[in-house]
Amino acid sequence: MSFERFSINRRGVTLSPEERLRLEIGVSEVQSMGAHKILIEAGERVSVSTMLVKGFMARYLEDFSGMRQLVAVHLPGEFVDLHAYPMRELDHSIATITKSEIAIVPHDNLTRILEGHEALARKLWFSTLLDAALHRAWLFRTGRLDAVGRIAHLFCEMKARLEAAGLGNGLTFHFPLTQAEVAEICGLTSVHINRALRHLREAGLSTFQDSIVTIQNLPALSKRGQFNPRYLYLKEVPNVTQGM
Amino acid sequence: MSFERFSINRRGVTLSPEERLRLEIGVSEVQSMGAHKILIEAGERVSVSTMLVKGFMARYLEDFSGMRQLVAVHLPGEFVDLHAYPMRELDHSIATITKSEIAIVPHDNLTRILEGHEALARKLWFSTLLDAALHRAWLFRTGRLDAVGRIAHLFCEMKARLEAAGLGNGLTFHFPLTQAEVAEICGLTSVHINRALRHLREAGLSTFQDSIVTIQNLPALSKRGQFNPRYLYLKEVPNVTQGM
DNA sequence: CGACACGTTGAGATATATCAAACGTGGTGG
DNA sequence: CCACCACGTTTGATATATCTCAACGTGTCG
Repeated sequence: MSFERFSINRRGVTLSPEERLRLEIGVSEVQSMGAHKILIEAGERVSVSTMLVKGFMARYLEDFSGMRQLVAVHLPGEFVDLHAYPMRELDHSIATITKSEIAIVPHDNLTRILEGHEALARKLWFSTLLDAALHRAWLFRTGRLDAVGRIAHLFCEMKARLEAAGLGNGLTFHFPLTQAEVAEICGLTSVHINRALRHLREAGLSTFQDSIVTIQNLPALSKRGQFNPRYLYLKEVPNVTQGM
Repeated sequence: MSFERFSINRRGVTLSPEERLRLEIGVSEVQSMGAHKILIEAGERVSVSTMLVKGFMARYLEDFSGMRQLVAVHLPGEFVDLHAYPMRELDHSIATITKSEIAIVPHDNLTRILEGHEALARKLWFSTLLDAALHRAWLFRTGRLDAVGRIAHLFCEMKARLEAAGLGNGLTFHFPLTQAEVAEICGLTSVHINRALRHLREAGLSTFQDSIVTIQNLPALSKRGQFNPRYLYLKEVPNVTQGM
């Protein structure tokens, strides 16, 4: 049940029903968490990993004054910190964004599950590498795009990922972050995010109101954010800026 | 010989001599490359991975106009694209910075080498996760630091990594990047990098001349770049801003 | 009703980009 | 040997993007 969504729905990498079952038996318990609760603090030693069943979670680094830079946002069906299994200790913190439900997978169970199952192990490896690919795209976003472009890029990514996770809803999707949290993703202030959002709205590209993103002009948004979905390793390519 | 440097010299993760030997036999050939040569273009399907033996290499994403955002810089002794093994296809490009020497490891060999050697496989997994941790630190750098801070952070990272790789030289190290390439790391223009370097120089924190970085005041530089070496997963903690 | 979290707007300060020019240096061909 | 070029660095002037601070609006919830 908790792993029904987890499938690494990606190019060349799909879990077989047996493999999903095998992971399923690694779950020790399912927990609920309120919104904005910290699950793991940077530097903590951990012996379990977390599958996100319901809700949104984020991973982040803090500067000396406690300001956060988000480095990942996770949707239902994603392993939030599978990398903690080989790493044992995390360089960043993890918190919920919304009320969430998580499935706990102790590392001892993982070791048992993966013994002699190289193919499954390699798929889990792949899934942590997807996170790294996301990090790279985020680096591109903050390094090479202006404020409007960063938001456009983020919205395109979220649309594509939600769709790939089977949570898609066409050109409208639930995105339960505050503007301040979007700012923590984009490396900008919330005030500036607000203005950039207005720009996107007035340009007719997309809106973001009441936790709902509406994409009005996907090709234009995709172009504005220089969005190339390659890094998502999707089976079918979603957006439109292909040949550019 | 080509793997004598490769050791994942990190907390909790060290290769045994047998494991290093095992990797060694996976090498099919060693090649030389000139400076500024492209090894792999984004989107390419690959069937080998690359160990950097000598020189500096970089991984990068390109925007629609061909401007680069570097997402990683690699030193001798590092696996540049081990992640290509599970991913098969890369979302970014790879190029040399300086003249380099690389050892080629075909993925078929890796599969053979790792069969039944879960511990070694897990160590290789770890080494790709280290790259992801680096990505996160770079996200923090471009997302939360100003120009001077980004350079300070970069210099601190390079000092620590070179030291960990046994290439350290106290407070001075060879850093064969142009200011334009530092700009491609930091998400800034080369002109602005130049001015920020002058700032660091005039503040007595560090200099960067003739491809040589000299750190004059490590605690201050570390603080200016809000550098916390945790993400490097070093055995001993190098820099000074610990308690901050 | 008041407190609070979030979104919005304005004015002014600051950081960074852009464009253009000049400078040094090492290499190269005449 | 010199003239010249390619490349990277440095500087100046100006434009633009983003931040900061402060105020106000709006809805929610106790």
